Amino acid sequence: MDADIERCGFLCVHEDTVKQVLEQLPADEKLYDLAELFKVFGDSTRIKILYALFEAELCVCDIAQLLGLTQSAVSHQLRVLKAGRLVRPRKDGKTVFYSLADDHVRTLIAQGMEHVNE
Amino acid sequence: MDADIERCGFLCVHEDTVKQVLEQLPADEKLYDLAELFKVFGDSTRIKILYALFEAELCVCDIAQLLGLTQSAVSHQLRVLKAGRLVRPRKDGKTVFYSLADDHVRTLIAQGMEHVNE
DNA sequence: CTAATATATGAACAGTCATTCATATGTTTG
DNA sequence: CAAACATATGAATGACTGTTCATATATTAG
Repeated sequence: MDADIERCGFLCVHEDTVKQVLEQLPADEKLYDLAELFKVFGDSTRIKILYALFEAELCVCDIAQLLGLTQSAVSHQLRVLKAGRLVRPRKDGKTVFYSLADDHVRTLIAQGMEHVNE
Repeated sequence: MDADIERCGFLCVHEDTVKQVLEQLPADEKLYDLAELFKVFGDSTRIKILYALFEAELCVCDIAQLLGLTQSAVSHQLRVLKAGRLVRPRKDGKTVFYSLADDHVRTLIAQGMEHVNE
C-alpha cells in the first residue's frame, strides 16, 4: 500500500504542484466536518423537510402528513437536522415546531438547485 | 401506517399551512436530484479531492499521493465526482488531469465552510 | 390521578457505499 | 510487437444509515 504510493511518487507525480496544494489544504478536521454537513443534506427525505421549512414553521405531524411519512421517521430525521444545526425546535405545549436554523441553509440549497437545473 | 397518518391528520395537523407548503414544494424528482448532488459532497475523501482541485489541475497519481490513498480508491471517487458533473477530465498521453467542472463547486464548498466555521 | 396525545428514542433489519484486491484498458517507449 | 506505466473497472467485504416497530417521555384534558 505505502509501497505503491512510493513507487508512483517516483514516476508520475508532479511534485511542485502537489507540494503547493498540500500547503493550501485546510485541516483534516475541517474537511471532515464539511463532509458531515453535506452528508446531512444528502438524503431526499431531509431535503424535503428542509424545503418544506422554507415556506413555514411546521410541527412534526405536519411534516409527516405533508411528505407521507411516519411520525417516527420524521422525528429521527429532525434529530439529524438538529444535530447539524440546520433546524431549530420551538416547543409549544405538546407540539414542537421546527424552523430553519439560519440563512446558510437557504443559500446552500438554492445554490445546489442551480447546479441541478442545468 | 396510512391509518396513523390519517389519525394524526384529524387531530394535530395545521391544514392550511400544510396545503400551502405542498403547493410550493418542487417536484419529487428535483428534490431527489438535489439530494444526490449533496450526497456526492458528503464524503471526506471526495471533499478532499475537490479542495485539492481548488488550487490546481491534478492527475490521479498526484491526488493519491497528496491524500495518502491508493490509486484505485482515487479513481473510483473521481468516477463519482465526474458522474455528478463536479469534475472534468483532460487526457494527456497516459495521464489524465482532473479539474473542477464549474464555479458552483467552489461556491457550494465555500458556503458550506462558512456554516462549519461558526 | 388517568387517559389521550405529540414527540422522542432504542433495537433490528435491509439497503447503500467506500475501500481493497485483482485485473483490464489504453498509451508510450524501445 | 513487447514491456512499462497510468488509469479504470469489477467483485467482495465491512461499515454505515434510513426506516419500521415497539415503547418511553412529556404535556394537556377530564
